Amino acid sequence: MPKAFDPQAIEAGWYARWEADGLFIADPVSDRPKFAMCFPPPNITGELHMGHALQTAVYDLIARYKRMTGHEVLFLPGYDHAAIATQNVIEKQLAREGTAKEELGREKFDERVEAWYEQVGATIINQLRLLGASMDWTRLRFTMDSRYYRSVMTAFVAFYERGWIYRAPRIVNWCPHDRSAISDLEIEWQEQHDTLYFIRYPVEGDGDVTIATVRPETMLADTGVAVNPDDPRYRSLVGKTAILPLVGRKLPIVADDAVEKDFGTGALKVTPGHDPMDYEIGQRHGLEIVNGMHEDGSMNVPGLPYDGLPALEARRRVVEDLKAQGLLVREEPYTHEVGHCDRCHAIIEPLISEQWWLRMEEMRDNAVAASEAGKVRWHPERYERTYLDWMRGLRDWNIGRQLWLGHRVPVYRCDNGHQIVSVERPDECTECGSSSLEQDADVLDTWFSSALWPFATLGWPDETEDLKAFYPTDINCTAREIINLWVSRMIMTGLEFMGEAPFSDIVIHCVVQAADGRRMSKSLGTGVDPRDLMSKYGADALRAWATSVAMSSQDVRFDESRVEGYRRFANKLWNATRLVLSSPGTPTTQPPGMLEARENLEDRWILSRLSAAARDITAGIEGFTFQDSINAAYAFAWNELCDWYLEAVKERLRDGDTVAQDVAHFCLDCVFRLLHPFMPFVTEELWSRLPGERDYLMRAEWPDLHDRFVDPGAEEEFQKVMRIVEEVRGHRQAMGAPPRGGHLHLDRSVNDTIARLAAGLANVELVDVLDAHGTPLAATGGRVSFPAGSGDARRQKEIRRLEEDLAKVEAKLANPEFREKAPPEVVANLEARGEAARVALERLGTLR
RNA sequence: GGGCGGCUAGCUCAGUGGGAGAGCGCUUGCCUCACACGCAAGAGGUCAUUGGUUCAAACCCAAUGCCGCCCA
Repeated sequence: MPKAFDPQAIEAGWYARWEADGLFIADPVSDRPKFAMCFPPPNITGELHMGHALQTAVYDLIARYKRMTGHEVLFLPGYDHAAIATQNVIEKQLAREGTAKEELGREKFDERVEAWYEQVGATIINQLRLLGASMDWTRLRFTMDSRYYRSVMTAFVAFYERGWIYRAPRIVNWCPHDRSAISDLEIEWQEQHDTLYFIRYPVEGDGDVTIATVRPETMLADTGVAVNPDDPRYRSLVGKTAILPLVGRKLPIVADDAVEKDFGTGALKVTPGHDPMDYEIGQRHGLEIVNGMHEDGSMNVPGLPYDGLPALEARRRVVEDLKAQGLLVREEPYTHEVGHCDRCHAIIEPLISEQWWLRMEEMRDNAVAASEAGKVRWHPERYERTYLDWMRGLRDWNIGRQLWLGHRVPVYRCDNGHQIVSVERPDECTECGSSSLEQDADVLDTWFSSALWPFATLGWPDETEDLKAFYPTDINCTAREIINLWVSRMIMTGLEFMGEAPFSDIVIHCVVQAADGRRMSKSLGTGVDPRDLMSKYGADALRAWATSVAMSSQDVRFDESRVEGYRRFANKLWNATRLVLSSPGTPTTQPPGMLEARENLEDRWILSRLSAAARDITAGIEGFTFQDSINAAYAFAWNELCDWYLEAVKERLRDGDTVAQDVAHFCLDCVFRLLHPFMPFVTEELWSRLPGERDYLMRAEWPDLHDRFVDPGAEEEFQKVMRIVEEVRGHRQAMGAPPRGGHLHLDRSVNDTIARLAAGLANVELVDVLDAHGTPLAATGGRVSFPAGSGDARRQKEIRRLEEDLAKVEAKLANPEFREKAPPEVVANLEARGEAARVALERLGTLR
């Protein structure tokens, strides 16, 4: 066995073997309890990032744990076409090549898209394999493959037939670059320094009214002026008509509660075609809607000199002209939040557009009720509120996008104007028989298709074996920003089409930030490639790190040294195994030999600690606090098994003591099982090296020790050993004595077993005779002396510590209220602590 | 504007009412026949601030400050 663990040497091999032997494949007719997870499909936009790696680690640890606890596990992989994002990526490529999708045409563009899917799909799959994800590749799904396409169309038609899908003009968030509507959730708000312009609008009859705006160019589409009904300044103006400068349009002056008295002048220019709030005011007062902008963001004001200008240019010209006419009252610097497209970063323009809408009311109410009734549980719980708050304010969903990439809306129109909605493309019009049919140009919002993921991947609308066996799935794990975009919508469609929520538990993992506490960003170069980390430290180390942080807080700054720490841990496991395997003789079969093992204190102690570790690791997984699991495993394996137990039994192992071998093998065997979900590669490798006939660790049983080895007596005694050893070592170091040698005398309160173990671990010789010049020990009666060592720095420090502690304890005990009101066990505990300190001080020769 | 989270050792983070912890870094001593990716011993903290509740507060409550996120 090589001296150091090399992850690269074993990872690919084990993955290939697991896969070749079908260990990832789920059997829908198995009689084991079913457990299913549909992995959130990564966007097919490029490479996986740290967030994906973390998410994959969490999913995979659950999948592996569930297999080991006897479940038939389906862990279904896939990826998402991410319409707007992918289109943007490809458009950027085209731009670099000096062309554009309009030049290529739709057909050639589609070919580019197909080639991209192939290339990036392979990259994503490869990355997931490197991470060790135990996904069922025979069930790989892509939101654009033909079966999935059919599911999406079926859902659309079903909604349509229910009367929930309709087409209507409304104000939407328009991205002038993508020339598509986008959702509220796809907008990034950025603070921007702008100017607030105060503009005077003349009022018919006499006088004028001054309004304030940051977007003077939109005034060209104004159709009214609004004031707050409670604003005495403007009461007399309500009902009159203002004249729109530069245009001459007559603007009714209306009173509306939505107007903020304190903003600007308290008078609002109303542009129903370009502002959501203005739109509502316009609806309430019957104001005209003027569409003042083209799809590309340029001005649409025929007959005016600004027609066709980009918005910012139009703004400059409008302000100039107002100034010339003396209508610009003043300008103020103004800072506000401006919405940008989160894919292409263009400024979002609210504008009126004819769109496909999906009615939310019924689905929303059902989805809210399901969560309130506990049909879906949130981890951590607080995220339920995020979900409910958003759901309760949910309005109809704009499911249409004006993109080239995505699922085309299955609506067809014939040349006689009939409309047909159909899953399959019809050959002729069902009403007039016309064969001249044109499909609607819109595609569906990507989240419309993702919303169907947990059942569309299982074959819906067909009643497949998979769907019967694995729906509803069990767990969905994602980042909190996805709750509204995706989780909520899966719950709605799952309840609607399947009658059951798509999963019972929602696990929200943390977001990985760069070292500076901000989001990792490719453009800033603060992103970290999981593959680089895996090649430096191994997939196991990356996974262990990920599971140690995933649920510990809501954000985590990436810290490479912690990944490195887990690589060292893997190496430690490797070397502990080397030690045990290199000892002579062969162990008996285990665990029957266990009973005998109970004779030795150190054996009883480590088995008791193993039980505790197994309990904590299991509880951490079951309770979605994975950091507790990995911490317990780490602490047990390194600080207890390696640092104390293996050190204590080294000699026994060398002598071929089969009991020590049995215990050591048993501990390693259990540690590998318990760590397998977190660090699958190194544990599989080391487990395979243990003696005996072995299948795959991946399908071994999860250790259930049933508190069989719990032994409080052994724990207490071994604690004593550790205290003595630590004290002796401390004195040795403080005195500058050599690492070995010296005499230890212990009093009769310490039994032979403890004395022998302590002396061995502390590298001192146990003697019967008390050396009067030796240093007294606080842990027990007795003294230790070293060759060529002197001084009592450590003793003085110990005395100081004990005295401080005793003073604190006595102060508390002196308080009568404490004795009266504190629980008796707390008082007793404190009294015992004080007594222990007093005894220790006495042993150290300090009488108070 | 509404909401959520964070502020604990130099760094990254655990710790939900009764003795301040880990990893990394740092100091010191060790190539001890598993491991220098190691062993051992140490140094290092008014637990953001201010008030409150309590016999007792890093932990509960309130306010403040700073950082981050979600939503409008």
